[in-house]
Amino acid sequence: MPRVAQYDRKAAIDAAIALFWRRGYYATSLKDIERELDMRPGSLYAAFGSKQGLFLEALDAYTAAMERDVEEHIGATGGVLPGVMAYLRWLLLGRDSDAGVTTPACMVVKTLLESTDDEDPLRGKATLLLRKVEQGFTDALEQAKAAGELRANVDCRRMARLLQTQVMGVRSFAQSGANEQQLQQLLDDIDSIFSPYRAVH
Amino acid sequence: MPRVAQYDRKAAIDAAIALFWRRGYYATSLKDIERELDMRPGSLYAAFGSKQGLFLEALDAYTAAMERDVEEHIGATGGVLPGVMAYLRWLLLGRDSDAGVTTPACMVVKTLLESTDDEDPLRGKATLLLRKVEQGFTDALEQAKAAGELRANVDCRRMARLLQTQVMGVRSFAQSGANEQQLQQLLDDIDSIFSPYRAVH
DNA sequence: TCCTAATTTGAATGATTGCTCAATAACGAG
DNA sequence: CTCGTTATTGAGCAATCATTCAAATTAGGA
Repeated sequence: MPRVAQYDRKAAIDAAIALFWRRGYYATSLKDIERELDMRPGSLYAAFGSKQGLFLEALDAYTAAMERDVEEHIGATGGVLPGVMAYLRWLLLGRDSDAGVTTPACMVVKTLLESTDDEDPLRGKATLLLRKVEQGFTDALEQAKAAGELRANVDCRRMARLLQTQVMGVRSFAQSGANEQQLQQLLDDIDSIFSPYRAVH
Repeated sequence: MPRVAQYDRKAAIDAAIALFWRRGYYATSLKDIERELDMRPGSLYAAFGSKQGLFLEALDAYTAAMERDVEEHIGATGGVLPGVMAYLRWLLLGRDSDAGVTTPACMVVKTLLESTDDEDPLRGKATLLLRKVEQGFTDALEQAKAAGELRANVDCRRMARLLQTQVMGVRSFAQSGANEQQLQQLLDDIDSIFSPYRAVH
């Protein structure tokens, strides 16, 4: 084997996530990418094929990381609804000086909304990922129902869509510069939404 | 007075709304604008100053039209909550062949999410407009409370933010290709969210 | 019917876009 | 140390970007 690649693919993808998450797809130029990933066009195109290829791979990695974060909070709280709410609080509250997260809004939703039409590959990918997340929520809620956390008559897939709508809603709302107290209240209100779904003890 | 302008400013703005609403700001080129508004660069720049100027004016007009639509539905149903829900159903259901609306997602939210940073004028404008809408909801809910539609202990500003979050959420969710039945169910579920806020008769 | 002021046109601007590729550099195998 | 293979570089590509402006056009007032 001759010369081995000197760049770290995972680190490059992470930098791409941070960049695209913040600036979106169309407003990000190759110059931005070269600077942020510290790679020259030749290496970039050898590694990722195109700007769009890099973006799609970054979006996949972003979603995987998000799913990991959610599952972590579900594991820590021992319940799907408490877990998702804890995730949202962790994501949206008291993270002003934290590194890593660049934007309250979800990168997948940002991509969905900035895609230009139904033929746009970005829209296809974003739609697919949202469906995957919906499926994950559905499965988790089914488990929760079996464990007696939820009422027996709950339609889990339907509830998953309501849950996803809440996540999409708050995260977008948070982008509009709401303060800590407003977000706190809003998250409390969203919490209450799911009272009718919770099993009574 | 010499030569009078031959283009219709209102029609031009409407075309700009349709174009920007569908494709967003950064993915829309001046060539697209020239074609869709049937105007040449000279006229465009004389009339609107810049691409950004045109966009900001279009976004203002979009919001005004949206507020008109919501108020219309509130007037027709004789209640704030029924009105907003009727607006969402009208916007998201059975409009496949309708002209005018280009996208389920809100153009203001799309703008907020595609803005690149806090210094971006697009973000400032989108934030401002969302606050205006929140204020409109707050005022309408205050009236509803005074009219006995809502419980006396309801915090109207706080409820307005929850309502706005729901609107942002469903409209974004609808963009991900949900079918009629799924949207119907989701809108029903969102309707139920506000049961605890409604006055009991 | 001319004059005058405003509008419209479209070619041209320099900058930037995403991307290519020939040249150079760096590594492991022999 | 040399060879062969691959990674990296960065100048340069055509195309497109938003924008400008001088010239042509169009109208109303005199």
